[in-house]
Amino acid sequence: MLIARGASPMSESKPDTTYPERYDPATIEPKWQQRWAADELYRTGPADERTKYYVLDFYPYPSGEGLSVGHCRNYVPTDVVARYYRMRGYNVLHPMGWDAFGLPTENQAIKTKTNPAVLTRRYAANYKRQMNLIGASYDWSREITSSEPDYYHWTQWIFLRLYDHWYDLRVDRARPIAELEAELAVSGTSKLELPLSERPLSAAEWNAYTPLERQEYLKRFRLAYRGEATVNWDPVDKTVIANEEVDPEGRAWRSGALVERRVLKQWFFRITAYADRLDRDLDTVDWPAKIVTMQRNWIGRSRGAEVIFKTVAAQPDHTAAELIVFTTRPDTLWGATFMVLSPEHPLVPRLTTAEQQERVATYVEQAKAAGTSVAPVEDKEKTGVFTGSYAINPVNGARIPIWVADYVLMGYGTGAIMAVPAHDKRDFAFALKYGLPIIPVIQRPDDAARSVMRSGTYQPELPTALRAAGYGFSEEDGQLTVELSGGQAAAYAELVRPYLREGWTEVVGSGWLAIFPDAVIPFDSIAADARITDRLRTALRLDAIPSYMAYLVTVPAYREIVYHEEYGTPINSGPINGLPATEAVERTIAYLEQHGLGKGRMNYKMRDWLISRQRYWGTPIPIIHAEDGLEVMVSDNELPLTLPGVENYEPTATGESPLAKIDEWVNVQLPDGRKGRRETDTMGTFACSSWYFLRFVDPHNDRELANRDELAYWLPVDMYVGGAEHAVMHLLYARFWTKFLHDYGLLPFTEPFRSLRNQGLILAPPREVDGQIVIEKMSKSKNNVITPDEVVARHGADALRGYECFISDFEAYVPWNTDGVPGIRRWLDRVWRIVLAAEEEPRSQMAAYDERQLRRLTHQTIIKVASDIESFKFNTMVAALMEFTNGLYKARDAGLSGSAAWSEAIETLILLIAPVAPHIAEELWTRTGHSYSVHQQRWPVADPALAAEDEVEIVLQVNGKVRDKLTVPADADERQLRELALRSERVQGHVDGKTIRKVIVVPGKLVNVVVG
RNA sequence: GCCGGAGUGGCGAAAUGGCAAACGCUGCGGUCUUAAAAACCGCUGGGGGUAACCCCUUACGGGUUCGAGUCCCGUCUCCGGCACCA
Repeated sequence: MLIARGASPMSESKPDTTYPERYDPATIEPKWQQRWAADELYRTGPADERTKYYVLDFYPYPSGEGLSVGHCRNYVPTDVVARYYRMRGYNVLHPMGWDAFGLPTENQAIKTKTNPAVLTRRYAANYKRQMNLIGASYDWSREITSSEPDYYHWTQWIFLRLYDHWYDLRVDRARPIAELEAELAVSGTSKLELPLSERPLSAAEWNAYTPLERQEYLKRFRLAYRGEATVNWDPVDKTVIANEEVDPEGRAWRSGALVERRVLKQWFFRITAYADRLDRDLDTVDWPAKIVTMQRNWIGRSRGAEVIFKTVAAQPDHTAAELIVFTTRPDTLWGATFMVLSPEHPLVPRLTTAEQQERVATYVEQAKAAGTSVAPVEDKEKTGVFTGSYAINPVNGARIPIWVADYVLMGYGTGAIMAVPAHDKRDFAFALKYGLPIIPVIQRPDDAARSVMRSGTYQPELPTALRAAGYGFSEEDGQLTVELSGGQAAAYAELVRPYLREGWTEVVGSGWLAIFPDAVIPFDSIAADARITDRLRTALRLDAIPSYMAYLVTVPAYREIVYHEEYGTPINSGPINGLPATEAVERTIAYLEQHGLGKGRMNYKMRDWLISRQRYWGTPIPIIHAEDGLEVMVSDNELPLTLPGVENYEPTATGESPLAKIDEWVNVQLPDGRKGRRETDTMGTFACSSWYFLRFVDPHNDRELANRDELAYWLPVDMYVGGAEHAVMHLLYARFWTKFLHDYGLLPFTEPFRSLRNQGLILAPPREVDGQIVIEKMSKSKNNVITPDEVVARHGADALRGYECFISDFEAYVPWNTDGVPGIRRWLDRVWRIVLAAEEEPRSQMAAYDERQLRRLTHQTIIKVASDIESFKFNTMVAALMEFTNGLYKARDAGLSGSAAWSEAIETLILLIAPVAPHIAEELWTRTGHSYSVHQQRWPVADPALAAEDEVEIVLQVNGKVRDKLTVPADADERQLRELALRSERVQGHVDGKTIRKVIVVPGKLVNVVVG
């Protein structure tokens, strides 16, 4: 019986000083926390000769609600890691800061009429209190707050560097914009390798430009630029947001409002310039495969070609134009039977003929109107109108119509496509709807083909002839459906043609043929399509057959086989006919480049990063718009450009930030006398979080972003841990800025986060609703949030930490179990008693356990705990510590307490629990006569010889089933094991006179006797 | 639709191709106690057998292997992401 001093009525009635104090976390935890803080135990010094380890949590956005036990799933394991690496002798950086700008706080500020800075400090202080409560070992001397001027000074500084740079694809890095200006003055864009769709600029044109024209032109290159774009406007938060912040249903990520499309002038970062490196370098990081895939999907890199289509003059007074399309399937170019322009495409007016004028104008208007709401597109039926003009397919000279349709997006590729309806679902649907020709140009990879002989169209002898020739077919109501392969098409046509009485048949799928009694017409071109369709119209006495394919899709037997979009051998494609699928694309690109018809190109789905927010609570953008229209960078020595204090934070309804109304802040006079207005948009918070991990290495530097030597020493981050919800946005932006600052010369590395891990979500405890078990996310609105405060008050911080680790695999989503923490608490109680009161405990029985076994367990546990921490298996780390504790009880019962092995085991136990349970470890360390602090001790060194087993249990199997077990020396060899196994009575019983075919011996593991 | 990931006891879960269910929770039985709590001991996937023991079991169906939760093929379910991206 263990009784606390004066804590309960019991202890007063039965004081007993022979028993030690009970484990009381409420006393020891605050005591040690204060001591550690006073001693600055976790303060990290500057770079030194030790190996560094930088372990970082995603810095949180402090909200008024405080932390839940779910958030602690992030902070506890990283703290275990930090403490472990400190004990291993690494120089550990484990900092924390606040992602403090942003809308929720600003909205709260408006509601409560409180300065957002005041709210932010209050919320952050509460987070910090909770983090200290759970024993997190952050170096608080490095705390940063992104909304403080000493921080956003450098956010602005990076903005200006981006503004002042462009990306040179030739050398694959950013360069100063002045170098581009110099080049343009000498050689224009001739050496820049612009895509075909970018209009080239000559040096003469550039030199003739006015300053304003030059500014406009350079916007195409700057890594930070202000451009007009259709953007997502959030009507609730009254600001624009990035594409990444809009969910698939068109709702804003934060506010949940349906976003509207608006055309506004906005600031962007040209992240697309880095698309290729952002994709490529994913190969070099140790990240969850899922995150890597999500980033790759988001970047959406695809190899293809730009192809030039010449148009036929739409009107006698028009000149022919060139339409540039982007395609990932140049191998299907010969099958391009029409073209489609996005309604916003600049050439639409010019390519529209007089008679189509009105219909096109109406359609474009409609499309624009529909575009203001981001309605889910889903399987919306495709619509479009003919412009009246034609283009020439550059490879086969076919004259093909140009349409306008809203299924082509201006934002991807060039805003114009070549339509290959035979091998693209969207084009297929569109062609069928509008009666456009569909010509197959890729062989079906399965080579399948089908032919329907309609009832009454053939002579009765045909089935016999087919059978004789070996064709498989089915017959129903006089209709024969013949299955064949492409290679058989010609022979098949010759066979059946004489039997055709009237009408026709065809080979559909592979080997496409139209078979008439008097002719076999290969279905290989628009001209052939016209000929076949013409004959069908006559035969069917129908005028309404727009194309051969439009007829074929009405035949049920053909439905499956008329369309495919797989890569395959090109057919009907001139010079590339018959090429292997794998070569077709590259050979076509080579062909296009050779003949000046196009050019290979990489294309990306990713768009530039929209950074403008029309709100107050963000980093001011350090640009001044001079009265002559020119943009002027705020000079570095005027940074930080601080937010003005304002009375009213309300956003305006006009799409302008509240800053626009503060005349004394907005209006400035430039040194050269010009007047100007400050940019009033602020930066979204993803700007702040794109570089904060750099600031931690030197957080108080007011001369530069951070000292270069410190950056070179500490970075990249060795272990970065946070939620998977930032998979795309934050992690992509941070990688982009890192690469830019690398190009700029500040960072000697190109990836910021070497290893990344995502903790799984902790859900609310299951509850029963109408007999159904429901598991929900923790949320204030559902009133099911469990806070670390309440858990620590009941069971202590160490028990909370232990359960956070033990609850499940680190990455798994799992409901909180309120019975889990007491389980850990019981274990800590057992640790407490075995360390302090081994002798006083009642012995249940005499167990068989010797010193050798105890030492083995001790050293095995050292190895197991270390490797589990390093591989993020915190649950099995705790399990190993529990088993170690259980082993100690067994050793105690065997009378080992007091032995040398015992002392070693107890000391090791305290050291091994120090990362997960730092408070009890410190208390026990002190109480067992060691000197403060346990957290400055070296991690115990395991002796592999001591950890090795000298006896192992061998499993004896007969035909793979366990029949007996044997304990043998660990080094027993194959021959010995084989003999022992065959001598086993139980094995012999199961062999039972059958022939032994084989004996598999795995030393140290098993023997399997195969009989039969 | 496309791309990922995951399905193991009542629950959270373990398991380099080699004893499935370690560790813990819950539940049941017991010791101690006037009693309870705490602590300690035992049992706790399913079925059969008096018992020794036997059979079945890692979502489902196949396969590879002496041996599969683990590898391969197919199916189902759940979760996450993307989605008119040419």
